[in-house]
Amino acid sequence: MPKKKLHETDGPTSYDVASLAGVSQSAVSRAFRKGASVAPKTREKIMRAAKQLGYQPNAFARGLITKRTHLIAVVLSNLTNLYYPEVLAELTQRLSATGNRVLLFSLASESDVDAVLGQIWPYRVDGAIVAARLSDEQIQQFNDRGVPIILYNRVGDMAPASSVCCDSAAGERELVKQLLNAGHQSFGIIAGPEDSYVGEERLQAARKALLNTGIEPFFHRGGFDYESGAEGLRALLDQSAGKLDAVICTNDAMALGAIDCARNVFELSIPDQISIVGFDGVGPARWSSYQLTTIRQPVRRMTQAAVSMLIERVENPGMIPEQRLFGGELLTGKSARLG
Amino acid sequence: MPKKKLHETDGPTSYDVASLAGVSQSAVSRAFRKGASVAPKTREKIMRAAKQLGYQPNAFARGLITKRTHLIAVVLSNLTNLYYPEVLAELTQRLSATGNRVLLFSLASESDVDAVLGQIWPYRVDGAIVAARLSDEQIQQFNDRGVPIILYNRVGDMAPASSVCCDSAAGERELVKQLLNAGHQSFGIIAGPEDSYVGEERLQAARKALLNTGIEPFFHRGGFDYESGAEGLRALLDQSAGKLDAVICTNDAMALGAIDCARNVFELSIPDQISIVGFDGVGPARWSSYQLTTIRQPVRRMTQAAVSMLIERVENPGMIPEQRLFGGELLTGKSARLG
DNA sequence: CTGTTAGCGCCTTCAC
DNA sequence: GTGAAGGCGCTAACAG
Repeated sequence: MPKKKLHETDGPTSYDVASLAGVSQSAVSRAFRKGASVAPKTREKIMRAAKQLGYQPNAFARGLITKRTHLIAVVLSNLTNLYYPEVLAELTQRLSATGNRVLLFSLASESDVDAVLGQIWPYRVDGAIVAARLSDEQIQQFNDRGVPIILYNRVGDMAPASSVCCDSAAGERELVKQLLNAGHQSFGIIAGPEDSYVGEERLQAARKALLNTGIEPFFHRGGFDYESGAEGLRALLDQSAGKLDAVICTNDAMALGAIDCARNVFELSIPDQISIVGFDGVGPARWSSYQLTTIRQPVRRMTQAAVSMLIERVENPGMIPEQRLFGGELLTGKSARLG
Repeated sequence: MPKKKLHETDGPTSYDVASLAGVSQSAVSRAFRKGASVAPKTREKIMRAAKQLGYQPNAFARGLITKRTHLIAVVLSNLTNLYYPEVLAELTQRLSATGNRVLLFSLASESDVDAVLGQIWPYRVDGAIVAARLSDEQIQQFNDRGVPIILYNRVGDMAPASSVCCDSAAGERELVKQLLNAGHQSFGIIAGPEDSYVGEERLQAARKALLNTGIEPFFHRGGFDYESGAEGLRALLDQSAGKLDAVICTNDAMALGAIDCARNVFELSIPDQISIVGFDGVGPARWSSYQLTTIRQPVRRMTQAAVSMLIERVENPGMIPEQRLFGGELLTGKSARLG
């Protein structure tokens, strides 16, 4: 019984290409690597044979030896968030452009992180970009396994990890400052879930900026989604007995919900009777019905940084983790009176 | 010089676990496979040793032998579309739940398909779910390589491929029927880009339904995005000299743009002066400012079907491609007068 | 520049 | 139920 090709369904191997091109298997291998030393003539023969057979090197066999899989794990918490699709699109684009592939994981709930990690390890990813809350132990697992990791809009509390963030505090301070300048007096804050890192950052920053001027804001906690923005507005209006001046939402989705609720339920005129601001700068924020005043995260620069920092660490394992903080851009829409 | 473990950085192998547990390597291998015959005692020893070392089977080595990578390629055309994130979230969820991993590809432009295919083949994916326009040759490549494929909201013109679609034609017919019943007379259609399969389906269906009753609709072609919905409305109003009754947009994003433009630019009251309908049933369509009348795609059922059809074909290579068509649900919002 | 020779880490017959 | 070999498809030293 012949050894070769029991099942013809198994796709061509480098041996098939080799014999068709009349060279050795290792010649084929070289022809498909970048820094190879192959005679142009030979290479051409090989490439032709390969094309004819539809041959493509098996990434699994290659990865087994080189220990470079060109796989990057991307972990996101909630894909349905208005903000993440843009991030994911950019990341995928940039990673592809640098010859890497995206292994995508999305968390149903933050508690699934360990399960996801267990799914990542077998694939020996070259690195990971994570926009989800990781414990120090979880970060440490990446370090222990020598997998470079970039935290996106998060930082490691103790464990060392590179990170890329938008400066939440600066953004909120700017918003508060401008709202105060415009003469607002009665503030409300609609915050995100407690387990969101940026959510808490923004909340603290906004609150502190207000407290500094002696203002104690009304407060409601939502879930970062449109509906909870509407609920939040209701709650704040209730707490403040209606004399609410300005509402700071810790993301855009909630701000949009709050705007709609203010207009459609309470028939408030925006920004005349009430100012509402958000954070992120998502697409719908620019829609003409909203024209939300918000802080736009520099997504392109951030994803760009995340990818290049990651690649750098993949190629240079010894590097010390680096933190990069990006300033947001104030989008002055028409949902708030600024000073 | 000792053979084992030149670099301690290389992570534990099954041999390491074996010697720690005092068994053979193949015992370890068995312990990590489902239908293995291992004594409970032995298995436990092994698992303990594995945990201690942080061992996880190498998916690359395993895949090399078993020819099952548990990798599913997911190819989307434009992630920034309002509709795809939901689909992707569902797909990722369901694929994860069935022990598969998502290798994500997103197309910058439809012409990149061949480049993406070239990136897929080396990874020997078990299957693919594609929501992008593929030529028959491209579909044939999947068949040739024995990679089961599910087309999402597309069909193969000639080449055989399984597919999952929402019934565009039925949806549009229903919308048109109800709009006609309500007495609308002057119709406009804002269509998507020509290279969109569903876009053209919806366009044809709507147009045909109108022509059947002797109505020739005004027509504008957009790009499926919010802005082009606004532009579209402008153009239609222009064409019709203002006596436009009803606007059919072939997706929700454009419908939302059209609504905003109608209200904020032309100060038209919706649905009193003009009815606007969409297609998809995305999140923002339900926001209180819009309450869009549209056809909601049964995303959960569709993704569910896509995944289970795919898995089935992976495990049963001989199967004949199957097409599944799902009916949408009419969401009667407040953006249109229906009859 | 080219072919030969070992493995990468694991699964998979086989004997036992 | 368990261990000993062989090999999946390829890369990485080596000789030539």
